[in-house]
Amino acid sequence: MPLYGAVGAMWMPMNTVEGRLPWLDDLNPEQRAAVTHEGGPLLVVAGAGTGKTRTLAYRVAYLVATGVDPSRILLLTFTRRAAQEMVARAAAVLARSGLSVGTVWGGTFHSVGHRILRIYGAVAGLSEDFTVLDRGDAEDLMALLVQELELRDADRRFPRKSTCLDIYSRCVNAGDALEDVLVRQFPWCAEWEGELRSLFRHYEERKQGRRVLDLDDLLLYWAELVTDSAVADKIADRFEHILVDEYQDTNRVQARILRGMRRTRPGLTVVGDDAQSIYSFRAAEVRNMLDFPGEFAGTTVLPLERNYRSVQPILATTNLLIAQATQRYTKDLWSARGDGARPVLLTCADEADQDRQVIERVLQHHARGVPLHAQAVLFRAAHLSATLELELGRRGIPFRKYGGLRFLEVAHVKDALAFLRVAENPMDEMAWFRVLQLLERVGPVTVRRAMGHLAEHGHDPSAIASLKAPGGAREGLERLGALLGELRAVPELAPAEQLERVRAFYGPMLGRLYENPEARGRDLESLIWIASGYGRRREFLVDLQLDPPNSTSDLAGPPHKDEDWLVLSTIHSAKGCEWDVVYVIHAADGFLPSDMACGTPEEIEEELRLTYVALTRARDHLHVMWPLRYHTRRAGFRAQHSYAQLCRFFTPPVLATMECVASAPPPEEREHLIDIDEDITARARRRWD
DNA sequence: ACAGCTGATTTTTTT
DNA sequence: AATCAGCTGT
Repeated sequence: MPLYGAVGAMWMPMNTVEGRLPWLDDLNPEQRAAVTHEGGPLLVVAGAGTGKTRTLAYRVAYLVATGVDPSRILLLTFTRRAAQEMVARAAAVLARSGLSVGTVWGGTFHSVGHRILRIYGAVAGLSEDFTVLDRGDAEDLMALLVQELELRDADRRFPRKSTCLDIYSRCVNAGDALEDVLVRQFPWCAEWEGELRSLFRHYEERKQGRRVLDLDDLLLYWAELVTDSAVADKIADRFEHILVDEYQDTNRVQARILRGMRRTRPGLTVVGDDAQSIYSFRAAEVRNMLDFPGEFAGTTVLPLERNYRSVQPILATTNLLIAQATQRYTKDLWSARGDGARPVLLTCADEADQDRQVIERVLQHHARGVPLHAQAVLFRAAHLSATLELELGRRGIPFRKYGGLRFLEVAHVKDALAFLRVAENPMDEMAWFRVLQLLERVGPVTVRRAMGHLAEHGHDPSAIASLKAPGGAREGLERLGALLGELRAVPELAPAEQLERVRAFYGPMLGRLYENPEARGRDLESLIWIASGYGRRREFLVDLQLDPPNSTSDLAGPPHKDEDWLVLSTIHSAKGCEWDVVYVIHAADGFLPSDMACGTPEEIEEELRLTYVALTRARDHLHVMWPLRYHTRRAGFRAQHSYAQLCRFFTPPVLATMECVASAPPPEEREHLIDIDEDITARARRRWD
């Protein structure tokens, strides 16, 4: 049993501790130096595939083994799953020393912020019973206010609600003034500056009035709480050691949180790779990484450059590719794995050909023993896999898609959850708006009256049944009142069971409300399946808001043992993952880099890093593909096609490291390429056809 | 006055 | 696929 038990390192000499932790031998010297680092803040600059996760996990294990109380360790990651995986690995390692990992605090900045605000928020004047607005709610609140404030104009089009929220979020996360954000990031909305300013002021007011926090607030309030409040020291002191993953993708607010959290103690480890910073649209600041040593006195910087993931030829290509970046921290990576296949650049005749080529190659690798889930198809934007998905479906090849519209953002799922949210918090205005407008003959005006009516009845949800409303709406309101009263009366009823009752009410309405009612009905089934993992309604709702499942198929039900599936993913969602075989599709200028992100040199450089992230996911085989021709169908005209150009980052030196092949004999028209090549922007916009 | 329908429009990426 | 503006029916 425990060799160390609760023993700490305080009285045990370092070398003895290390000597008794045989698992430290799993690490290379650089990783080991990072894992066993003692003293001040530590910045680990970890290139792609250099064992970043392993290093963090072992560091958690090391801290615990040397006496740090696990509940005083905070592990901040980009997704909840990343935190779970690291803690699990740490646990496995510690088990070898007869120790257990205990309860480490772990999760995303947002979920940890939420927990901290639940504990300390009241102390700092934050209402104890605040609820959280997820992205969809926040958007709906924006839309509501736009209407109330009558900000629209007859001739000009007002920015859509999601854009309003993007602008707002950018302002608060980057700490930039509205006018600067508009000019730099949203020039097409600049004419609405006055209206937006008013909108945001009211948005802020309304949130405070209703005691709700949006996702950004979870970070902002945490930052405030820990920089300037009576409990700042107390919160900071709670953690002896803080570890942060993917530091290159943190923003200024998150950096401020860390500074506050370390006001009383030095224990801090951050890991990141500036070459993989791909979230500047969310106000991530690569500067956070470059500035880290200046922000935290006594920082040690340790680089990890030995790559365990990819064969050398892949690294030869990716090293050259990223060498085009102008500002960089990291040096070239070298492979611990040795030689292998050169990356392939495959020019396809058109999109359909690209789909066929992907599938053909996937099946070839599969026949040679590479399971489908060890292969991934990556692309810049979620819609770029649409035709491939159809083709896979036709051929009966199972796949899972990551990124793009998330499960929770689909209208009918939001609807179903809104019922539970009203039951949970009858003052949740956004949820009421959603639920009530599902009823026949009920629109925005009736909803507004309903809100007043509810307030008069002490926000008792079943009081909705007595709202004076047009005849067509009567029955719906009564049945809704009954359902909500029921859900409210038995809050301890299992969330899955509550959702069953919601489905009985709401399911039959799908046909009237949406296309594809059957498919949507199946989604409700999935939702109920997720809910079955929860005992309490509130926990279920909060979890879903803060750590939403990122693949629709992730929750398709209990997985079968022998199931295998091909992975389709946006490049963003592929961050941190790796596969034996990777296919990067649509590597054509305008798609990768996206022509929506080619405004400034900084944006283009981020697209370069994005391309780098895509390529460095591959272990053994890398296929970069692009269709020479794109079909464009303009209404009223017969089908046309236009020519694409290879992604600009594949310069001649980069191409020299790859095996360049054309899948089909090049079309005769190719010579006219330069004449025909039309405005890429116009072409990309037509993708919605 | 209001809800609901139709047709045009839509900048990627997402914690 | 979802949003938005404008029109139409009640």
